[in-house]
Amino acid sequence: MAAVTAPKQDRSRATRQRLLEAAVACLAEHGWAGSTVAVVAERAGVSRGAAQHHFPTREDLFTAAVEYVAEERSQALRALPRRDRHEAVAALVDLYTGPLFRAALHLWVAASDEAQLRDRVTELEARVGRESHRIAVELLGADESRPGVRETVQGLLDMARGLGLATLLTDDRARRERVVAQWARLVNEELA
Amino acid sequence: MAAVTAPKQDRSRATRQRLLEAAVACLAEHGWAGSTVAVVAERAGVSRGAAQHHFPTREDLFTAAVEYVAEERSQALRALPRRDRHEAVAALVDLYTGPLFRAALHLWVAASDEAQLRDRVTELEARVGRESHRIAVELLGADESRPGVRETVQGLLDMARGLGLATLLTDDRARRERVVAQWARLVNEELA
DNA sequence: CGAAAAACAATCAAGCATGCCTGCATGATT
DNA sequence: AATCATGCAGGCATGCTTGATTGTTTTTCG
Repeated sequence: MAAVTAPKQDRSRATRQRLLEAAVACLAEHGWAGSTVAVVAERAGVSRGAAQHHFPTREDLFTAAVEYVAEERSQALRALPRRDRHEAVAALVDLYTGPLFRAALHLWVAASDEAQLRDRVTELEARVGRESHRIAVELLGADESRPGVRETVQGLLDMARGLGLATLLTDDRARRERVVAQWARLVNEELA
Repeated sequence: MAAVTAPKQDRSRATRQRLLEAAVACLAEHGWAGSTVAVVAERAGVSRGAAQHHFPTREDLFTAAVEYVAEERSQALRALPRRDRHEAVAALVDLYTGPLFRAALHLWVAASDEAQLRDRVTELEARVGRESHRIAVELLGADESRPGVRETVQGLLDMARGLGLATLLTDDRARRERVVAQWARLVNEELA
């Protein structure tokens, strides 16, 4: 952790927040290489100097952005409504098609080549992954003591990731819904 | 476009080939931003000037690399041996954990922000995707006339994509094999 | 109210990647 | 054999991004 300063100022906190939000938005829209500190700062409505004040280096900025994304995704996860299994599967998949996942995807790919980011990303992603699994089990009413159930849920989440990856290029919602419907059926039978 | 002429010189063809191979390897190892034309040229054992001679712009180089990767993946796909369903699922998933998929993944993410590349990538990926589906159906001995079978196979391929994406950061083979085993079972029951 | 500290803005220098251009070597054509 | 086209190598200039420095404004606290 770099920031030893506890943010007491409201304006400072707001600026920092806007920078992180802008960083995530830029990641989702322009990707890693396109998310220059100048671009992020402009989108946040502050100067590059301000950005540098809060995050001395570009790496600091996106390291913080990684944690921000992880926290946001975690919140989105906990906010899922609990309904029947089909709705649960659809809701889980939807989490992997939004801008947050898009930003996370760019971060993953970028982190796979930047040694510094990789550790942070893998660690946080493992945390979010475990939380996703836990919540998925809960939403689906799965009994993990039964053999195979754990792997069934994991595979379902991996499928959701794959669908999100496919959505990156072409947002074929119709196909997605058909696959979700069928896999919800499969999972439902397996968990019954 | 300058010389659309068929390459008559052997040396020229070899150089072009090595440049493409180097581009793919660099993509898998250093990602999009790290795959500078200088880096690619050095890995190919040629000068930057030679690289520029064959691919006037960096975009030309990676546009060609996209097609090269698509063709390689297509070949790897057709080379899959046909065994029982469990082996088939494992083989399909394996295709999404190698360097070719890794390179393709970097290309997808990069293409999602570069308008020029996007068209080429989506087009070629659609082709490879269809071929993947066709071969998967064949390997699994699936009867697509039955409702739900098509979506089952599609979801399986999406799961493979998701597993490959997860492998980008942490290569957890044990987890992958467990998931593959379980879902091979589920798919087998569904297709029976 | 005044001073210190923090937040913010703007400019500067350095590094790097791309694209262009020139020069040289090798193979093809007549 | 002569000439031309092609493949290849290296240097040059431009543009962009980053990180550092300096100056200005705002907030906080004595």
